[in-house]
Amino acid sequence: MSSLALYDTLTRTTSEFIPLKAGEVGIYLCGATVQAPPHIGHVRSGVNFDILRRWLTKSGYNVTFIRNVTDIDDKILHKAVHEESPWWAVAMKYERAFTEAYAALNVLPPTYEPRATGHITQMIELMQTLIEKGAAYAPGNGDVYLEVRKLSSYLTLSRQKLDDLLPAADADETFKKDPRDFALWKAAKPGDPSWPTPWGPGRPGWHLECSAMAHQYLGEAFDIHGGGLDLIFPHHENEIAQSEAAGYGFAKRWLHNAWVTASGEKMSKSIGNSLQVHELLKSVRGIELRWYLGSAHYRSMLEFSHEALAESATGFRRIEGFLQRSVEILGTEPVPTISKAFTDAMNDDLAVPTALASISEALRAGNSAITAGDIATIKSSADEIRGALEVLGCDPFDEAFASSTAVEDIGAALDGVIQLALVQRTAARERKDFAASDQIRDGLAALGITIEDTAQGPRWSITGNGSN
RNA sequence: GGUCGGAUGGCCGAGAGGCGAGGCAAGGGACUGCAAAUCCCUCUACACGGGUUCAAAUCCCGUUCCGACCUCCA
Repeated sequence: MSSLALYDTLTRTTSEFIPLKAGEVGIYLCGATVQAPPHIGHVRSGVNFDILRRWLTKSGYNVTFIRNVTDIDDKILHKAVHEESPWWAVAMKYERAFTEAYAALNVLPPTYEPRATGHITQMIELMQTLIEKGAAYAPGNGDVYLEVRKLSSYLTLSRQKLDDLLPAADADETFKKDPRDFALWKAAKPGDPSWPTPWGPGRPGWHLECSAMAHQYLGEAFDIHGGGLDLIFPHHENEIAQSEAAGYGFAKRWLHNAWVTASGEKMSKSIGNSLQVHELLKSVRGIELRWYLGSAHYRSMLEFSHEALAESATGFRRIEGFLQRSVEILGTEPVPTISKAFTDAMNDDLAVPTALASISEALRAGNSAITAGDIATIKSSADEIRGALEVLGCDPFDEAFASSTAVEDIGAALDGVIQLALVQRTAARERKDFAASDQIRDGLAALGITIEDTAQGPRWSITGNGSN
C-alpha cells in the first residue's frame, strides 16, 4: 500500500503527508465571501477539497474539516446598498445559495462552518496578542494594522519581495507606518455595521477572520490549509503573518486549487464569463456536474465548455448504466471496494485523472463480463467502480442523489405501464410484425424513454431526449 | 516592474528521460429483424529554435504566444 503524498505550495514540492497527530487531520479551507450566487469556480474548490477529505477519511483518518463563511466585507456592504436590503440579509441569502449548491454537488458539510461575524471576540483577542507582541499597531483612527517589515517570513508563500510589490492604489496611507502594512481591523464608517473594540468601533479585515477561526477550531498548528490559487497573495500570506506573529505554528501544508477558465481566462463575475451553479443544473444533474468539475487534477486549470460538460455527463451515464445493469443481474448493490490502481493514483497528490483511467478499465472489463455472463467479474468490477465513485463523491447509490419515496412510487407505476407496452412489443416481434413493434418503441422514444433489447429481455430507461 | 503557471491529437485531459494514460467525437467491424446498449479495431499528438543524451513531450538555453497575482477573488 502506497502512502499519501501531497503537494505543498510553500515548498513547491510533493512530499509524504504526515499528520501532526497520528490518525487525525485538521483542514482549514477558505470558503466563500457570500456576496453573490456561487459560480462553478467556487464549487470546484469545494469539490476538490471534498475529494481530499473523502480520501483522507477512506484512508482511515479522523478528519476535522473547517470551511468558513465570510459574511461581512466591502462587497457585501455594497451589495446591500444595491439590493436595498440589510447587509446581514444579503449575506444570509447568498450563504444559503452556496449551501444549496454544495448540497446539489454532494459536497459534505464541513465539520464546522464558522461565520466571521460569530468570531469577533476571538479576533479582538488575537489583535491584543499581536499588539502586545509589538507586531501590530493601532494608530488611533480606529484601524489596526500589522507591521509587515518586522516579519522575516513575510511573502515566503508567494516568493515575492516586499519592495517589488506595486504600491496599493487605493490605500489611505495616512496612518500606516509602511504602505504595505495591512488592516487587521477597519474603523467604522458612518452607516456601516460595527463592533466595539478597545481601539474604537469597526469591523474585521478579511485576513484576520481566517486566522482567528482556524485557531479557534484547529488550534495553534494544523495540517492543511486550502483555498484557491488566487488567495496565495495577499490573503494566505497575511494569514501566515498574523498567526506566526502571534506565536502560532499555523498551517503545516498549503494546497491550492486552480481555476475554472472560459476561453483561457479565469472565470469571474467581473469579466462576465461566470456560470452559476443553479443555471448549469438545469442541463445536467448535480452528480454529473460534480463528475465534470472533479475530473481534472485539482492543480490544473479546467477549461469549461458546455460541450465538454455534456461529453463528461455522457461518459458518466455509461458508468451508471453498467452499475444499474450489474444490480439487475446480481440482484444486489455493489459493495464499495478500493482497488490498488485507484489507491496508487489518489495517493499521488490526488491524481484523479489517472484514477479515472482505472475506472474506465474496470468498466470495460465489467461490460465484457456481462456479455460473457461472468458473474464474478461483473461483481468485482461493479464493486471497484462504486468504491472509486464513492471517494469522488459520485456514487449513484448515495442517499444524497437518491429519489424520494414519492418519486419511487411513481417510478414503480411507470414501470408497470411501460411493461404493458413492452409485452405488446415482444408479441409483435415474435410474429415478425416489426412495423407494430417499432411503432411502440418509437412512441416510447418520443416520450424520452429508450428501449434496449438485451439477452435478459427488453429494458427501459429515461434518457430525456424525447420531443415532449 | 516583481512573482507564478500554462501551450499535448478534432475536443477534453494525464504523464515529466526509454514502456502509445484515459475519455469524448469520428470511421470501420461484431452482435441485432432494425435500433439501442456493449465489445473489438482505426485515428500515433506534445508551441518554435538550438543544445545535452544511446534515448527528450519530459532536462538545459533562447524565442513566441496565453493566463494569473501584486492589499478584501475559489
